[in-house]
Amino acid sequence: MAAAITIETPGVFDFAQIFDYLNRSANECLYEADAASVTRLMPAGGAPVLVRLSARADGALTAECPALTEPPDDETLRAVAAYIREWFDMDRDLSGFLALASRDEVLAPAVRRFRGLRIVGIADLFEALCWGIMGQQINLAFAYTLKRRFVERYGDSVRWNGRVYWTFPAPERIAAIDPAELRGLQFTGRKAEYVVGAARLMAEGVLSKAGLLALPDWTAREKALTAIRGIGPWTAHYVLMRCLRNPGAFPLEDVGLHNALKVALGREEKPPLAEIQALAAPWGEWKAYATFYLWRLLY
DNA sequence: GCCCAGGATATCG
DNA sequence: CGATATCATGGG
Repeated sequence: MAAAITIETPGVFDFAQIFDYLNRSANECLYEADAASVTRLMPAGGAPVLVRLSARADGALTAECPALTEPPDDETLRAVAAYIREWFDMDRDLSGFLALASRDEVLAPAVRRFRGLRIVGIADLFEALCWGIMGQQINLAFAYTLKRRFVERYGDSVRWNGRVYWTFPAPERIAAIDPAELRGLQFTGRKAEYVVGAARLMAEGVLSKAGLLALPDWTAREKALTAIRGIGPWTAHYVLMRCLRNPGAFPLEDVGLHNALKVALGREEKPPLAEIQALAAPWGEWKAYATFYLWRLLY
């Protein structure tokens, strides 16, 4: 059954902070988390594998595959380990961010409080695009509801130990539907078009994570994303931050960021965009990390 | 009932 | 180019 694998953690890494983030919504449908473990389906070459991840006393992580009747082969284990390292951005050296943030007036309290947090990623480009689109101009609670309806309607699932675990729908599946179908899930007409449009681009092979990563720089990737209907600057930077892993991505228009800055600055009103740009200028190529830490002041 | 929400696009002046 | 209208629905 469960040959556990151990995943060594990097220097500045606190799994408790990651768990806090993973537990921020009780309506999350793509994994099941509690204060000390998280369980989800992970891609591993062939069929997705159910993995349960928990922290060990020495700080390392343990991953096991509880649903398998035979021990997973080496290839599967390697895929699982790679997925986890990518999910939690474990191969990034955060010393630059810590040095910068600890002497920044706005960021210092947040990095003291959430030290060891890393940007929790969305490895699947289609999922990242859809989650961004779904989250446009609505409150986060409703965005989670939309995602759940979408996943439970079009995704694949595995039942284990009395629970159902879901994978995010493949673009090929969504490319084939009539956008009007999503109206029934309470998508707006536009969001339905955006999601199906992105699915079709990916199904046609015009858009892919590898293709975006092959572009020469972050500016080129941002341009390629904002050229897609429904992907504006906010969604593009959100995807750059959580999927393509640009630590300098910065969703300037993000309402959550605005409210977090209001808290961090002790203001009555959200700071104007020009002030936010000035505050963020010293954050340089760590703006995504600064944003992710600031978000934790709210959720 | 009201205001806000992890925005984007189309249209105007 | 910058400002404005429109979308469209739930959560608090």
